[in-house]
Amino acid sequence: MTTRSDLMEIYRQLSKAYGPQHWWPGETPFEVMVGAVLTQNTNWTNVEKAIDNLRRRELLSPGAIYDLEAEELAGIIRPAGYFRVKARRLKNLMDWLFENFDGDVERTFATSLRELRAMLLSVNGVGRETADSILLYAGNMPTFVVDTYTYRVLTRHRLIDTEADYERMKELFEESLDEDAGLYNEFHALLVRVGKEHCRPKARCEGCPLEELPHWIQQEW
DNA sequence: GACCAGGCACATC
DNA sequence: GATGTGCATGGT
Repeated sequence: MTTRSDLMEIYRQLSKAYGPQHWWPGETPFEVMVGAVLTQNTNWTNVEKAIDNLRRRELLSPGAIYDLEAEELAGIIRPAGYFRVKARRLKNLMDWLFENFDGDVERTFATSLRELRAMLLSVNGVGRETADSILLYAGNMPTFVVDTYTYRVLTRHRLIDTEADYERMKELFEESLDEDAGLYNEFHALLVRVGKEHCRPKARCEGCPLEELPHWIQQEW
């Protein structure tokens, strides 16, 4: 059975090993929004190239992307991969932003967390992780972000069954931890960090900050 | 050259 | 409701 202390122990170990992650530092909420879409199933370094392309052209604003043709936008964000679908998704998000909030990102976060999450999920191209990333990292709203790394760490340490879906994993964190956006922010970033460096498919756990914690069956990888 | 990367929607059964 | 597939670049 998973308890608050299991998760807090993971947090302590990761925090001790890696320190503050400063996720999405110095970026505006709008940049976080764009990044959340561009990073879907994509390495962050590729996303940075795409965002730099937008910035250099002074197109990193809601109005600029709203006005761009999807085809032209696609060419600019090409390094992020899936550039045609992502161009469409960014355009959908801008349409939503202007229809509901007059293109003002800050105004969106005056809406309640539950309502805004539902609204974001109604945008074609915005799924649960993208919505939660925007809410947490752009809006500083207390919603836990789950991703493939979260799943790997949780299952590898037998903190959840392998059939668990997104909402179940999200619940686990939110039920166990204080409702604290700062904690959720740091915890998720740390899970990504350990996922990238250690908790990879087929990888062993030697040298992992969580090596001393109980594990799933090692020989499966 | 294979494999992976901070998903999501859609078709099909 | 579950399962399979397309989308695409760039680093290792």
